[in-house]
Amino acid sequence: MRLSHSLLPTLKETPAEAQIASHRLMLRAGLVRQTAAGIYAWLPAGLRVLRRIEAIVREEQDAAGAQEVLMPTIQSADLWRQSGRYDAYGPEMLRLKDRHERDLLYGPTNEEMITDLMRQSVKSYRELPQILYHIQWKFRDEVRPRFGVMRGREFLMKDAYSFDLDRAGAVVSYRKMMLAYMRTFQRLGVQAIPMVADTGPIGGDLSHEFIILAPTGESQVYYDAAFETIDYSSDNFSIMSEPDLERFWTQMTTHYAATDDKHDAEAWQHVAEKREGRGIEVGHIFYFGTKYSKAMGLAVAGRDGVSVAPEMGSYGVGVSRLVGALIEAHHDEAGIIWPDSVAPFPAVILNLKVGDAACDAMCEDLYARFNGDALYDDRGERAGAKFADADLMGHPWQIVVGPRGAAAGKVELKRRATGEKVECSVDDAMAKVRG
RNA sequence: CGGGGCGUGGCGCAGCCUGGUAGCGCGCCUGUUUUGGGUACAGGAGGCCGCCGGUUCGAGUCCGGCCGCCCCGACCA
Repeated sequence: MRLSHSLLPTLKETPAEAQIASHRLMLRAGLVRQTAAGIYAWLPAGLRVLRRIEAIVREEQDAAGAQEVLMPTIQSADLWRQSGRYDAYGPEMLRLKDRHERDLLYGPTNEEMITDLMRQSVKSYRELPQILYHIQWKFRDEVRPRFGVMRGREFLMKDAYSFDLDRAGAVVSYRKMMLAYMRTFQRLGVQAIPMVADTGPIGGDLSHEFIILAPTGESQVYYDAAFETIDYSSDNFSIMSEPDLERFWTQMTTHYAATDDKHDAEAWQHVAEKREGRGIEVGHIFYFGTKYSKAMGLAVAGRDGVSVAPEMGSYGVGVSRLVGALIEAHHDEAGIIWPDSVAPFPAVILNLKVGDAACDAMCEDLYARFNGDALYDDRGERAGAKFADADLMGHPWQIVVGPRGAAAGKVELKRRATGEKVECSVDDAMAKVRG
């Protein structure tokens, strides 16, 4: 992407409404613009990050055996009347009417709809278990949206739903999803801790929320440092192996981890290496049994021919919230520091002297080698402005091309996270960035 | 939903108390200058002063209503 002709409006000053780091930086780095309270438009660079997070979430869901579907944002009120949640949900649900005065709603979640889809087609225990997910925009009419995309009214969520014949099967599904989540967060470059949670309006008796550590988090959390040393990759735990899932589950549940309201000072005493800090909730999973299957008449024939209501669970990840949360976890005074796995571009090419034949040629060569997958700062700005914007936007690598180096066939390669700079050839720079 | 605050060029703000032809910094455009961490100078473009109504010879400024947005608290992916 050539910066000179891109909608990537960086801001020198912070807009007055932005209070927390991620919100300020998302506006300043030109990732999003607000269009109404709690509703944001995603600009090119922001969308690239969102898509990359989505891709990792999707890969891990697929690896866990979940099937991707896409359900609509607008739902019929009738479905929600069947579960009893149309009246129970309250003003957070955005309700609308079509031209025929039919009651519709903009979905805040999809338990009803997925249950309806399953009951239409799944008739036998032989078809279970199944896990379905989609990545779709949700709307919850929050009383007080804030913190930019971290607490927006419209947000992108990955929500998955599991259907099992019995509780034992549901527990396996639950553990699979938990492992998929830990892998997802690990790949995203953040330390997430699963913590026992209240089940809330979704109901059920087993629930965990996934909290990542960031100084500006909303709640105080406590956990055992042992979590930090666990490698969740497939080499360590096969998601299809029940013994592995068991071993994984034991680790997740025996190490101490609790949010403020569930903190146990006595148990905390015995934790050898303590970690505490502020946390942001980026995911939440629930096992809620037959609550929806029974209410909505989802049943399959069991081995003995008697129909049984499947045991269900639901599993959410706040995809758009993660963009903000990742910035909260990875930034400094100068701007964002993207983890390699989600950066909008792996590198930004800084042409310090646009118009200088050697600089232009070297930059064009570099840009071509990236095949478009790099940001090329070809603006006629001064060097200082480009450095400042590059740090602000936070691409993992900065390839600096100036008249001095260009004449000698050298570029300067800077690693955003460490500030480390080396002078090297174009080939070496490419090799390092491609890592 | 309770409490507080703010709406003035793209961004950050002043002007309002005490009514009289809308201003500053940044950004943007043109030229000169500068050239490895937001250069300097000159010229220029850009504003329904959130909206509606009232008071007045005259309203950004005073009064009333409405709308939008932000912050603190209780609640949530």
